[in-house]
Amino acid sequence: MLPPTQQALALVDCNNFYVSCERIFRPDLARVPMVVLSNNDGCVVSRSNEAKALGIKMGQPWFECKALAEEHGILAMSSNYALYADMSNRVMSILRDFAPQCEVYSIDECFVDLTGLPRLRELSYAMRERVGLWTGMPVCVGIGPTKTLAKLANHVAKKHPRSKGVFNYNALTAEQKKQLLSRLPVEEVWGVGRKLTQRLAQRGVHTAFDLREAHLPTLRAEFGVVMEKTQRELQEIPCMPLDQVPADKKQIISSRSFGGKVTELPVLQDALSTFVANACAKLRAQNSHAAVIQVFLQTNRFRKDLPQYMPSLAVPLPYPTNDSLEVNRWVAYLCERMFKPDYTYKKAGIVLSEISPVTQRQGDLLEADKPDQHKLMQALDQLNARYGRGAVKVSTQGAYAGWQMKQERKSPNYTTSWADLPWV
DNA sequence: TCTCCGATTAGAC
DNA sequence: CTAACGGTCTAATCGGAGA
Repeated sequence: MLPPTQQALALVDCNNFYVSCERIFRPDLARVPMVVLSNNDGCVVSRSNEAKALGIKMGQPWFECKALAEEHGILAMSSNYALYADMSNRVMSILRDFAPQCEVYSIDECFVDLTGLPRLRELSYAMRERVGLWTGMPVCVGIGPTKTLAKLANHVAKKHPRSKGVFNYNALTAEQKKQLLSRLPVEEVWGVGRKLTQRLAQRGVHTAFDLREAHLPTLRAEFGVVMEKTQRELQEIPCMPLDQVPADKKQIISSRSFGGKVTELPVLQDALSTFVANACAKLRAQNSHAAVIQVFLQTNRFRKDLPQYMPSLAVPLPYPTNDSLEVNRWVAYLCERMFKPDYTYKKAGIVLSEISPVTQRQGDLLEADKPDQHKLMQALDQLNARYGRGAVKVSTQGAYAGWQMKQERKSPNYTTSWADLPWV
């Protein structure tokens, strides 16, 4: 019997994605060391190569970088998710033209199944070139027999300029594979983070090769099923299928850190009703409803000098809902129950869980259906789709300022808003 | 003793 | 001038409560 054809999975990953999105519309910044900050202009979430070279760390709080930034003229921008989402969609639709089987894994990554296709190197360069030509986005391509090895190959493509942005693990000999894995620290393997790296080191596992060759029963007993899957994937045995259609969310969270100090109930309610609007819109977009609503409030956990209060309260509903107004009433009630004066709140949010498709709605013996409410929400979604998010709001939204996040250096919405184009 | 549940942990990006 | 540290999501695991 012939062995089955080896899978060829390509992981296409955009380089420094958020920074690259910004640079596409500001070619003058091509060589300027720069970073993009998280919401509230808090932490560094994307770095140009120049910023990496200067020692700026991923996830580092921006205020910690200020001195270094001033010294070297590092530019910081607020994140512009409307822009990044739109650029991502453009890149993904180009990749889909190359192979029907793909999984959009994250905003800047896509697994593309190239199994059985000839001349993978040429094909990969063609993908890179077309994405670059049509969108301006630089990407690297890693090919492997499993997702984990495709990821690993992509890492090699990114790190070694000689690869010119493409690396094919499948094309290596057994000896070359051994060499490569032996030189790769185990923390570079997908699924191995900080904690596991430490625990693995205690057991003498330092490189990807060590992990591939580790004694399975011990590994399994000590680290669980996830690590076993990772090991098998390193052994070229696929354990993670390609998910072509994104699964419905099982939980939807909407939360924000506040830009300013929030001490008053109405301001919290204002913020929370905005979170409700966002979360319920997501819920309706996937045709689901939720049976548990949870609200949480948080003071600033980094201010050890101030009193801390981090309450959280949930309500199970007798029947699930996706109605913003109904959810809003529950959220307001839960918030009021927990609110205490004399604390400075830094963050709040809501969690919708026990989510199920609306088609599975249980008939309620006591409560009649409310079709009018469904129509109201449909109309609201349509208006917000046509005129932009927030065109129609609930009355508790927007009356109180002071909680909105800080975004001092946001670029224009180049691709999604005519009004943002200064030259139009 | 078995099962279920909530909380905690770890990871990705 | 001072204070300034993200947001969403999933899966596994563990310990205690309840059947």
